[in-house]
Amino acid sequence: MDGSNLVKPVTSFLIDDILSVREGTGFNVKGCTQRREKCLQWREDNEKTTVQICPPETQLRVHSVFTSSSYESSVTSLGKQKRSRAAFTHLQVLELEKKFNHQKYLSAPERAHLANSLRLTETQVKIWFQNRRYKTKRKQQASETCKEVNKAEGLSQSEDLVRSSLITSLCKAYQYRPYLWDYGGPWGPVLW
DNA sequence: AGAGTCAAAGAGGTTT
DNA sequence: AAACCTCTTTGACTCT
Repeated sequence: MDGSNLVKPVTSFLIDDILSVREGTGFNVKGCTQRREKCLQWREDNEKTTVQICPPETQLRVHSVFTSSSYESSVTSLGKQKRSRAAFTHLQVLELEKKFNHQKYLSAPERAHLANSLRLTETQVKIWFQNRRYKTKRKQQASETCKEVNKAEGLSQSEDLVRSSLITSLCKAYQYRPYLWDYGGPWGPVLW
């Protein structure tokens, strides 16, 4: 019984629809392909957020494009349901991260309040926190694994060759998940 | 084109 | 039984 079924703004997730709204609101993400530009945008948003989560002047841009209901799927030409994925705005992610920095878990009222202030559904907030917690956990596990690798490298050959190679291969398996190694970010110190 | 990212769904468990 | 959790998988999307 989360509140997601109470407020469900109907928003199209069709790419065409999304792009057409973006163009209309002057927020052309498609043109923002460079990470540098994204960072600038992020900083800009961050500054705007200091007083109010969603000032009226940003609501149009933020919410008309990305306000996502639990999710709406479009139907392909084959009549098959096509899953769509909401892309949260910088502002939304920023606020979610801020909240996560203070609390790893939200109570129902807190979740409802956050969802309402960010114009997201409670389900989206819940899922975001779930994913975020797991991401943090993986990061921590990876960092511990690295410590183990360093230790293992110091082991003598006769001691534990199997263990050492196991850990090494585990570490290699994570090489394509760069964020696992990004441990110096703002979320590092708040790990459990 | 292939790899990476991330929101969301699903499986299966725990708690109330 | 419902709500929530962790963990895994899926699928749309972006980047190189």
